[in-house]
Amino acid sequence: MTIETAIQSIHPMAITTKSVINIMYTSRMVEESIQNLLKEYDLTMPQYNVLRILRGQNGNPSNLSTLQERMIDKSSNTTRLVDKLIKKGWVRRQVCANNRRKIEMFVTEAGLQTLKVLDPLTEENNKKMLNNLTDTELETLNNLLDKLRN
Amino acid sequence: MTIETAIQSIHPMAITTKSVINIMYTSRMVEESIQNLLKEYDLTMPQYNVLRILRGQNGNPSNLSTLQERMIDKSSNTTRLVDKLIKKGWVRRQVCANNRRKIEMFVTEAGLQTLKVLDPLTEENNKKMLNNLTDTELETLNNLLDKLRN
DNA sequence: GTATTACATTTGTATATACAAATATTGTAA
DNA sequence: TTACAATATTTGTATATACAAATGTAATAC
Repeated sequence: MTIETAIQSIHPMAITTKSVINIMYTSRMVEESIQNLLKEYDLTMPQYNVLRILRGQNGNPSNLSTLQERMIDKSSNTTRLVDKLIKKGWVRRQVCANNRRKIEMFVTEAGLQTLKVLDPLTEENNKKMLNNLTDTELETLNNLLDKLRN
Repeated sequence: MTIETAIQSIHPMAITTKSVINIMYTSRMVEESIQNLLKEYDLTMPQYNVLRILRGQNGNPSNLSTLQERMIDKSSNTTRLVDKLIKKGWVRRQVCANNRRKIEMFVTEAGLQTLKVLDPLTEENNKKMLNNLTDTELETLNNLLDKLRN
C-alpha cells in the first residue's frame, strides 16, 4: 500500500511531502507495535531505550546528559523517566564523586534480567515487521535514512 | 552519519534492530523540525495534519472516524484536538443531518488562509530536510517504506 | 413497541510530555 | 575570596496523550 492510499489522500503529493509523511507514518506503525509488546512488561519505549543504553555501557555509568544524547526520543523528561525505572528496581542512581553536579546511572542485575527476556521478543517482533524487505533492501533503506540525516 | 554513530552505540546491531531504530530516529528528527516551524503559528503537528485532511475533502465534511483513519498519529484524542482548531476559528463542526451520531467537520475560510501561508513554508522545510537525497533516491525510499508496511 | 446490540463520539482521569524556572555545584575573573 | 558565569540536574506547571467508561443515537431481533 502506497502512503497516499494509506492516508487516503485524494490529491497527488510532491515527492518531498510524500517522503516526510511516509517516514512519520511508518515510524508510528513500528512504534505502535513495539509499544504493544512492551506494555505487558510495564515499560514504555523511551524507558526500554534507556535500559538498553545503560546496558551498552558495560558497567560504566551514564550521567543524564550523555543518556539524553543517545536517546531516540530526546524530548522526554529523563529525570522522571529514570525515577520510574528505579522504582521498578531496574536502575540505580548515585552522585558522581568527582563532580557532584553529575548523577551517575547504572542498570541493575534485575534490569539486565528483564532485558534478557525482552531481547528475543523485540528482535522477533522487529524481524516480523520488516519481513517484507530483504537484507539488501534493509541495507539500502538504512543508507538512505543515514544520508537523509546528514 | 550512520545510525550507530548517531545514537553512539558501541556494539554492532542486527540489521533489523538497526532499521527499526533508524526509522524512529529519522522520524523524530523530521518531526522536530516541522514542530518548530508550526509552533510559531500555534499549531501542533497533529492539528496541522487534521487541517490538511479537511482541506483535502474539497468542501465535503469529514466525521471523526474517517478523520482518525487518515491521521498520521492516530493516538491523539481527536475530539479535543478539533476543539482547539475550532477555538482558533479554523474548523467548524455540525451534527450530521442523516445520522445524528456523526459529527461533520469542515475547514473554515480562515483555516484555508492559514494553510495557504503554511504550505510554502512546510514544503520548503521538507525540501531542505531531504536536500541530501535525489528524487530517484526519494522514490526508492518511498517504495521501500511502502513495501515494509504491507 | 421494547429490549438488545452496534455505532459514533465525548468525557473522566491517570500518566506523559514540553518547557521554563529553580536549585545546586563548579569554574573563573577581578 | 567574592562575585559572576557556566554546567548539570530537578522541579513546577500547563498541555497532551492513553485508554476506559459514559453518553447518545441508530439498527435489529423478538
